[in-house]
Amino acid sequence: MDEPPFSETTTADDVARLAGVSKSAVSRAFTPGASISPKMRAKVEAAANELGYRPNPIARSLTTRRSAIIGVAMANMDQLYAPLLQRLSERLTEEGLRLLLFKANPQRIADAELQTILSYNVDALILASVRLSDAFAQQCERGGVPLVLINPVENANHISTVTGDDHGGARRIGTLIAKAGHVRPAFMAGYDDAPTSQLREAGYRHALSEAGLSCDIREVGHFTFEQGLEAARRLLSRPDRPDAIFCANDSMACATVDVARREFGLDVGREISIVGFDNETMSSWPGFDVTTYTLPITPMVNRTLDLLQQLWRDRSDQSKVTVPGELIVRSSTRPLP
Amino acid sequence: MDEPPFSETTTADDVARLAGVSKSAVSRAFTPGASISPKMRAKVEAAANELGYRPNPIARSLTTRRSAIIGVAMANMDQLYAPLLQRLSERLTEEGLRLLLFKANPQRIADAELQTILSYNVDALILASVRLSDAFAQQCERGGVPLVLINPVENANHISTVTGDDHGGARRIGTLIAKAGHVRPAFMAGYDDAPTSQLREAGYRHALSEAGLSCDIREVGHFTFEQGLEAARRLLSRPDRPDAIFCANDSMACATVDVARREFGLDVGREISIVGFDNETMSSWPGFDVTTYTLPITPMVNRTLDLLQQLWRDRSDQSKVTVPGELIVRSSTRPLP
DNA sequence: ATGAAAGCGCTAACAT
DNA sequence: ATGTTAGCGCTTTCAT
Repeated sequence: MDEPPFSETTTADDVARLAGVSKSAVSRAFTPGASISPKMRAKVEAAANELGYRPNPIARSLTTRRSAIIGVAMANMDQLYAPLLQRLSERLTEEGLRLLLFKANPQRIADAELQTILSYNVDALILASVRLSDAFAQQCERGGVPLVLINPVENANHISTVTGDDHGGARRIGTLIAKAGHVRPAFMAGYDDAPTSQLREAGYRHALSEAGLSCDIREVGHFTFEQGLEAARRLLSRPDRPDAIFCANDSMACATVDVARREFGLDVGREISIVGFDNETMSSWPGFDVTTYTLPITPMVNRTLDLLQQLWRDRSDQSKVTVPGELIVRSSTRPLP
Repeated sequence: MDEPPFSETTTADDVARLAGVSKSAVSRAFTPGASISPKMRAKVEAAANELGYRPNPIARSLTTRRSAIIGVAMANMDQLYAPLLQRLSERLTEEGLRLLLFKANPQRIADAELQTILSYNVDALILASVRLSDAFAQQCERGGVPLVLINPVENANHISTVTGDDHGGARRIGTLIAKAGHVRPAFMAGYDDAPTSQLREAGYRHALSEAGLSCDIREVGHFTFEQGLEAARRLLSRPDRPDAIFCANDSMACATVDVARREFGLDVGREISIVGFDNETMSSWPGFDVTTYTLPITPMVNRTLDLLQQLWRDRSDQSKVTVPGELIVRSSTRPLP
């Protein structure tokens, strides 16, 4: 009908007074599983509705030391991580949790800022490709704050992590390339020291060597389209031009398709095969249509929340989860014989 | 040396005891502009450092009713909004503010969730293309919570907004197309009811009619690459095929370039000009290289923070800010004679 | 300039 | 099952 009767702030005391009960009764009415009679609860709820009362989560968190807030830090919110953040945000909302976001510096250790986030009594910390110190991780554990890393950038012991299947996916890709009859496979790395890139390279080489092939041609493209263009030019202008290139992500693969087709006049998918990783948006666009292995965002987010629940039950119950993706074969790779 | 001596929680009382002063003194030492002697401040700081003390922002916000938290809601975190979110996050961090993120449903009015965010005593609310009710906006105003909309999806009276220069940018584009000598300009809309799309169409038509041209060909592409492909096909298979297409964003423009070149064998930038809007990442990729008008993310974010400061001073001091972008001419448009 | 005391809004023993 | 009493950690009058 008319506008809601929210006063500036209506407190549990107001509700208690109106309902003619104690403040604790009000508290219990809003605490799931508290011992309160249905009659009492109804009475309180009636009064609360009339006043538009909702418990103040800030005040609540001061006593419970839980806030329903999850701290999330990401080094990068572009491309790959935007959908992840979006999914994470949706899922957390579904669970009645809030998301306190922090943009970390990809290079630096983020301890100081994480410290600040911690002071908000967050119920957990989720970090996506963010650097942190061992000391900080220990502090979280001592403080009882569950910590989950998504796509960790360094090897993190004694911390729960969720990762895509870098090694497994790359093996599938290596096998595909071998089966397609290629003989001079190349690899385009992201960064040399990025575990993601390393694992993808290792899986690839593993599969190739199983097929009696070796990968002797290699460039670094820093995971970006622009640098991928450069790296592709270097690869394709070699005298021993590779006939297959596996790029550590889709941005670089799309760049490589572009260079191969437009600058070198190559028939991508016949003369040369080009493969990416992650199944980023543009990999499916007709101009690229690049074969890839999915980074399974939604399952990864779900598993992350599972890990949190698990850690809330038993904070020492850590585990490393690898989430399998899916090989998506498109026209950038030569059809199997 | 060895690990930091953080106890579970060290409180102002601990510091006061160690420094041999009162709890209030500790509070003042951490309150900018409080009346405290340099000597006292030094003493407190020494003790605080020793204990690794930092004021608990949750407790603080309970009394001050300010939290240093900014609520941010976005309907979409892809493409365009990922960089915006990233920039926003960086700037807020620089200002010592935290970002509480919420993913809104683009269709539904987000009042209920926004209500939840409000209960965290947020110091302001920033909404990017999110629907909200008038009642909620009024509630924010009464509650003294500044509200700023970025790219509002409906006409919002009495609310501060920050927008890119849709109309102005589109005029520049219309003028460019006219000057290039095109005679059958078309428009590809996003959604018919999106103000962004409407303004871009209006500015375009305005400039065309100034040049004695009219735009009689029009399709809708829903702002996406995929739907843009379809819309482009419809446009280009008409008997009166347009010789210039302005698409309401870059995703659709890239799709149109792709279709024109690959499916219709057109020489993009000679036979036909194609223009986008927003300067999304892929618009600069060599395969597209599409002329566009920037959505000036960084200035928009800066202006948003300015508006917040302004509203913190005087909550009734609302304003509508339009941030000009820049025309970026690339090879997808015919060179001027 | 400093300290003592009251209270922000809530939950958590402890009673009954 | 309900009410009473203490705090959670901090800021803020109000004294001095």
